[in-house]
Amino acid sequence: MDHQQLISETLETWSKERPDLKFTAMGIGLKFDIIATATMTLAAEKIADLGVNIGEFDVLATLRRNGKNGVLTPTEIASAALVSPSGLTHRLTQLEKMGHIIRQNDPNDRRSSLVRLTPQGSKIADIAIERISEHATQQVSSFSADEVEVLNTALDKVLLVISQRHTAP
Amino acid sequence: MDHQQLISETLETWSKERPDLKFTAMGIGLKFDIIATATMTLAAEKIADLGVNIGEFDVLATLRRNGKNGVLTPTEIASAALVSPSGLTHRLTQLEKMGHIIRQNDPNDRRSSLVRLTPQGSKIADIAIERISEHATQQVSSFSADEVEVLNTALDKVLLVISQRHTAP
DNA sequence: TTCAAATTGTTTGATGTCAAAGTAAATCGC
DNA sequence: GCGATTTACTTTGACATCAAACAATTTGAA
Repeated sequence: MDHQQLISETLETWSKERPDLKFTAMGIGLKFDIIATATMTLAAEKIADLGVNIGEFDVLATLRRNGKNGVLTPTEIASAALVSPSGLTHRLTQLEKMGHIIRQNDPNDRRSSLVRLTPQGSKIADIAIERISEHATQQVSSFSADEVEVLNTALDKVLLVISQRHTAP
Repeated sequence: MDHQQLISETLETWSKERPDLKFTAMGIGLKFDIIATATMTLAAEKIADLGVNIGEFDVLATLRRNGKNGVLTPTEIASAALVSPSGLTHRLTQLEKMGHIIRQNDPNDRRSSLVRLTPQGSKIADIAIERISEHATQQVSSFSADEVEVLNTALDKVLLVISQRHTAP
């Protein structure tokens, strides 16, 4: 069954069973979830042959674009990549094994370390970002420039609500 | 740092490092991901005290609304809940332990089984759907009816693209 | 009829993630 | 200065998920 059909059927049956509730907004949430999952899955497929998953790409990408020479501390990477400290440790371990990054001692703070992108890792990041940005562009190629802007504005508005809820629960 | 700021900074730094690429569409994908993650996390929090996670709720909800008396086969549930067979087995095992569902033999097909919602499970499903639908409605309460429709239309258009890609890779 | 193919659900093994505890080092307050 | 607190990263344990292998059963074609 089609995703769109699955969602509309879900909303219809719920409305029949619970006519006292409103499901329009929940449908929007479902759509967000399905779109996000599909987008990430497709992006992962685009770079699977490079040997890195989306999370690992995110780390490489963060280093590639933020670096003063592709060097950041794990804490800086974690906050930019929205991953937990333990999750980041695992990603860095994998990337180091592959030779895409190296971990060096931070001369100024011995608790910390410096994560440095290797030339190989930088190359992987560049290839991956080309494919992912292009794929994303294709995905909205049926949208006019105006429609893209309308969508972007709506998404920003939702993001704003989420940020507010997050700071003021 | 704010999510919105994180995204805009990501896009800006990428544009500076790779001016040959277009990042607007990728930004939309990032927003989808962050919104979907936050939405599901918040929904999970709303029902955490019921002792079920979002995946388990999804199974209960599927039974609650689709049932001829809240009875479906695992295959039917899996396709409605977008979960793998092995993932569903685990969810059913958990729900059975909690007493929210029971598994019975299918008299017509001995390979299969019938998953039946217990009165307790039905009650949990009803409480959960009330909270989740209400929370979703609150999340877009700053939107006018027109804006909701515009957003819904845009999401449907993206879903359509995804479905096409899925069937014709 | 009979046996190969397809279907159904479970088991197994692996992965990626997080929360919480742990270790080490820097900083703050008195 | 010196102990308590905070910060930075890693380790450990748990969890949800998936893909692939598996066992049981049904279906279908010769």
